[in-house]
Amino acid sequence: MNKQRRQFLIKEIISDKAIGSQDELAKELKKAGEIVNQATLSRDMQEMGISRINTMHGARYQFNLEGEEKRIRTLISIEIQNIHSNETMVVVRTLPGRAQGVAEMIDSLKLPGVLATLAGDNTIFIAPSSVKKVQSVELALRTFIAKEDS
Amino acid sequence: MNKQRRQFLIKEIISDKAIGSQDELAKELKKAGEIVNQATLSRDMQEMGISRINTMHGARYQFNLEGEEKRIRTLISIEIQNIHSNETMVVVRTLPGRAQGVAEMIDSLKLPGVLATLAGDNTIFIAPSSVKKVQSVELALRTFIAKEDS
DNA sequence: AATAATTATGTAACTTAATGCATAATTATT
DNA sequence: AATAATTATGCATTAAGTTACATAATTATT
Repeated sequence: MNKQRRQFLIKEIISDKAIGSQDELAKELKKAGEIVNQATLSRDMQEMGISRINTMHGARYQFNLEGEEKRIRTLISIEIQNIHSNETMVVVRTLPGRAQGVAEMIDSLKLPGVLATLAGDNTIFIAPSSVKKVQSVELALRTFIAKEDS
Repeated sequence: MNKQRRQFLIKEIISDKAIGSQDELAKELKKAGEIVNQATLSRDMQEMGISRINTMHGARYQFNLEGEEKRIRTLISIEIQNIHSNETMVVVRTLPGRAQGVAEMIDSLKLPGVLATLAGDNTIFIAPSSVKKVQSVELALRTFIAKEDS
């Protein structure tokens, strides 16, 4: 059992080629040395937030909204170093070189009360829609980060 | 129990202020609403790769080498989309805007056979020290990513 | 609508994780 | 070296996670 590796391979495989079914995916995984049955893949898909969609060239898999959100949460919870605020804005510190990416993801979350973000190399300023909302913006961000993976 | 949140808070707290002991850390966590005892924190420190170091202003905690490696592994395994290679180099695809950061981390790993990396926005070229080493470089990277967290 | 293909899920067996408590072991201080 | 402070760990317990197998449910095809 190596779930980590298996799920990394799943992500890779579906991003590389159009896979039409979970059985087919199982075969691809087997090529890469991971033997697993279809039931497990069904659960992986669920857990990773991957959906089957129909294209004109047949079915394939891709991350759905829930999967994207989960990936964002996991990612920024590592990239974010700490969160502070003063009377007028929220300040987020990130790992070096990640502020830009994290800020974009925060934007994409459309958290209530967020007016805009501005990112340098490892620092993000979050301007609230009103200075009265500073606290609730910080809380919203923290809540998002700590949300249980469903 | 919310280990995710607790460990995020630990990271944040130790990056914010000098904490002198695990009991003190437990108190800080309590302020943030997480009640936990010292034994659990000892295990968290172990798991997160955090060490106590003595400075002239007293003891404090920081990530050690193992902790850094673990963070890097977790981070790039999310940021990396897929890995391929041809006869002459390894190509890594990342999430948008992460190639630069991932490439730097790959450099820092000093994997055997890696001559240099060059990153755009979501693509990294890894030049091997010899074209004969392309395969082993790809494998080394995959192995690092999939390594079990000890 | 029947059939085939695909996916989801209940069950069961088993493994691993999480964490408090008490206490041992280690490290720092006097 | 004694004492105090700090950290690590054995034990016990409870909760979650993992996955195969069989089969039900759903979705696509003819």
